[in-house]
Amino acid sequence: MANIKDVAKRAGVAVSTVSKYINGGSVRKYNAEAIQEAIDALDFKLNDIARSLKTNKAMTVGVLIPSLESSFFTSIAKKMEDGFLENGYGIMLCDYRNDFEMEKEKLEFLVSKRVDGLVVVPYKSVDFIKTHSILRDIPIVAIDRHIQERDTVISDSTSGAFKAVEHLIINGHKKISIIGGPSDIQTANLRLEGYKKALKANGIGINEEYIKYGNYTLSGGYTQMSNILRLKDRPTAVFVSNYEMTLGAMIAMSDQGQIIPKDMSFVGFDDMDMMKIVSPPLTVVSQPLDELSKKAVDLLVNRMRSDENKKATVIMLDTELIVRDSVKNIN
Amino acid sequence: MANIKDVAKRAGVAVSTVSKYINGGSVRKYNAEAIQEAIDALDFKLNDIARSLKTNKAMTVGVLIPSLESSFFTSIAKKMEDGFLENGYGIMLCDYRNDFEMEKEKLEFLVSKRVDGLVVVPYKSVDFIKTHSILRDIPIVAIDRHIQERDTVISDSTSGAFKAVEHLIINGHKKISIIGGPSDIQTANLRLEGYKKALKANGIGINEEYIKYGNYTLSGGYTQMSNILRLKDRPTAVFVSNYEMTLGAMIAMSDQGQIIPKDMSFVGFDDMDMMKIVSPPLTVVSQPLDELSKKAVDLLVNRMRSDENKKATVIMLDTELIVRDSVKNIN
DNA sequence: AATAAAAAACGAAACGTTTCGTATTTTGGC
DNA sequence: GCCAAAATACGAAACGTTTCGTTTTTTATT
Repeated sequence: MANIKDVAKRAGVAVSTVSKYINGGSVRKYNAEAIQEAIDALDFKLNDIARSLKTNKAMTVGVLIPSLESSFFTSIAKKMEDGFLENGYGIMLCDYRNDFEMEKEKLEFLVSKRVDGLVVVPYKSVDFIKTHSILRDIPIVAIDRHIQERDTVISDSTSGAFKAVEHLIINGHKKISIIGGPSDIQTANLRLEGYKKALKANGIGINEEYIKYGNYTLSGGYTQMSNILRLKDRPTAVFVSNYEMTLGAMIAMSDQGQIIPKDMSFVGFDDMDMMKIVSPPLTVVSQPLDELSKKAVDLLVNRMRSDENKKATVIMLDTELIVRDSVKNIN
Repeated sequence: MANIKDVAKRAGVAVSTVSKYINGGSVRKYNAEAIQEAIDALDFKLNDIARSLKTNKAMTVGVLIPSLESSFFTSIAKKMEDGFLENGYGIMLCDYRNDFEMEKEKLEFLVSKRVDGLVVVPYKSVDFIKTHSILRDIPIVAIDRHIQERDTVISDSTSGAFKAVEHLIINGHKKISIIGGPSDIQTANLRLEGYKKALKANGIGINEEYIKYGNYTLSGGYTQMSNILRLKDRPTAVFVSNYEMTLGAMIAMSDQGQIIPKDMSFVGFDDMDMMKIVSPPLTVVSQPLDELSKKAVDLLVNRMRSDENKKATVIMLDTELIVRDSVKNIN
C-alpha cells in the first residue's frame, strides 16, 4: 500500500509538500498536478491512524446508548450521526445493555479509540465520568439524562409525566398506576415526581401499591404490568414511563386477554412509529427527538472545536402530550 | 498524559521491556512489579492509535447495516457485538439509510479507520467491494445478502417465502398479493421467487397486479398496502416480505379501517418482538438471528486471524414459519 | 535589473507504540 | 564456583503522518 512518501517520490516533491497539498495548503500548480497524478496512479489512501497519532484528533465521536434494541435511542443516534457527518465527524456507536460494568467498558473502549468527543446516555457512569482520568478531560454531552458540570440535553420529564397523569385525571381516573424506572435513573425519578405532583395537585392520595419500578426494558414492563393486573384494588389507568416498558406492558395486557382502553387506560412515553400502529393507537408523551439530537450535536461540536473552558450548558426541551385512543373517559 | 516512556523511566527499565510486559511477555518479577507500580501511579493508558499504527491491527471490526431504525438489523448488530467482544474485537457500527452513495461513503469511512474486518449487509455495494482497491483485500463477511467470493451468511429466503405463501394457500387463499422489495436487492428477488414458486406449485396463476414492489421501508409498505387496498379485484391475503414493510402495511390497514385477518390475511417476515404484541399477533417467517449472528462472527474472526486464502464459504440457514392469528381460514 | 518581501518547498523531528538483533543476566549441571 | 545455555533486557529503527524552522523560489517594487 502506497504511503505519502511514495507519492512524494513519484511527484518529485518533498513529503511535507504532499502533506500540505492533502490538507489544503497552497502548493504551486505544477506540483499540485504532479501530486494528484501520483495519488491517483498509486491509489494512495491517507492513513488516518497515523494522522490521528500525530494530530491527536480522530475526527470521530463516540456515541454510547443504553441499548441498540431501543428504537428510541437508535433513532436519536441516527439523527445525530447525520449532524456529525455534516460537521466532518464520523461516529462510533456502542450500547451497554443497561449494564454498569459494560457501560464503563464501552466508555473506555471509545476513549481507547481516541474519539474527540462523546455523546452519552448515562446510566450509572455519572461519577465514573467525573473521576476517570481521561474522561474527565474529554468533551462529553449527556443526553436524556443529566451529568453535572457537563453539557446536557434533556426533555422535561417531570412536566411530561405531569401532563400524562393530568390527562388521565381529566378523563375521570382516580386509581392511576405508574410503571416507573429504576430509582437510580434520573428520568425515572423525574417522571415519578411528575406523577406524584399531578396526583397531589388534584387532591388524589398516593397509593404506594400503584407505584411499580420496572427496569426500563420490555420484560420489565411486562412483569410490572402483570403485577398491576394482579392487584386486588386494581387501578383503572396506568402511565408507563418509557418506550420499551410500554411495549412490554402491552404484551402483558394482551397475554391476559385485557383490552385497552376498555379494561385499562394507558398513557405511554416516547412517540415512536410503533405507538401509532398498535391497536389502539396509544396516547403518549412525546419528546422532540429532532431537536434533542440537533442540540446535542451542536453542543459537542462547539466543545470539540474550541478548548476554551466554557461552563456547561443544560438544555431542557418541552414534551408534548399526543392524545390518541388508549384512554377511556369514565366521567 | 503518561506514555510508555514515562512508565519505563519511572520503573527503571527499557521501553521495550514495558512493551513486553503490557503485551504479556515474560518479564522478571521485580521488573513486572515496578512496571505495574509505575502504570498505576502515572495512570498510564496505552495509546491504541500508536499501537494500531505499528501493528497494523485495530482490533476493531466495522459493521455496516442498511438502517439503524430497523430492529431487525440492530438486533443482529447487538448479537454480533457480543460475539466480537468475546474475541477481543470492538465494533464500529454504521448505517447507510438504504442509499448507495452513503453505503460507499460509510464503507470508506470504516476502511479509513483501519478496521480489521467488516460485516456488511450489502445493498448495491457488491461491485464496489469487488473492485475497490482496499476493500478487495480486507476480510468481509456479508450477511442477509450474498457477495460473490466472500464469506456469506444468509437465511433461505426463497423457501421462507414459499412456506408463507403455501400457508396462505392451505388456508384457502387463492388471491394472494406480495409486497416485495426493490428488484436490486437479492433477498427481495429470492422472496418473490419463493412466492411465485408456491403459487405455481399449487396451480395458481400469477397476477402481476398482485405483485407490488416496496422499498423495504415502513413508508414503502404503507404505500404498497394502500395500492393493494385500492385494487378492483382485491386479494384476500398478502405476504409482506420484510419487517419494516410489514409494519407499514399494518398502519395502512388500520388507517383504512381494515381489520386483520377479517378483511385481509397477513403473513409477515422476520419475527421481532413487535410481531407478538400487535393485534392480532402476526404469522411470520422467522429467521434464526442468533445463529446468523454467531456464524457471521465466527467466519470473520477466522478470516481475520489467519491470512491463508481459503475459499469463501456460504452458509444458508433455514427459516421457520410461526403461525399466529393473522391468517383467516376461508376454506 | 536589483532587491525586499512574500510564497512555497524542504528536511528533520516528533507522535507512542512494537519489533528485532544484540547485549546482559540468570540458571543449572558439573 | 565455572561455563554454556536459556532467559530476559536493552536500544534503535520503524510505522505514516504532521509540524516547524530554514532555505529556496517567486513576486512585486523601484
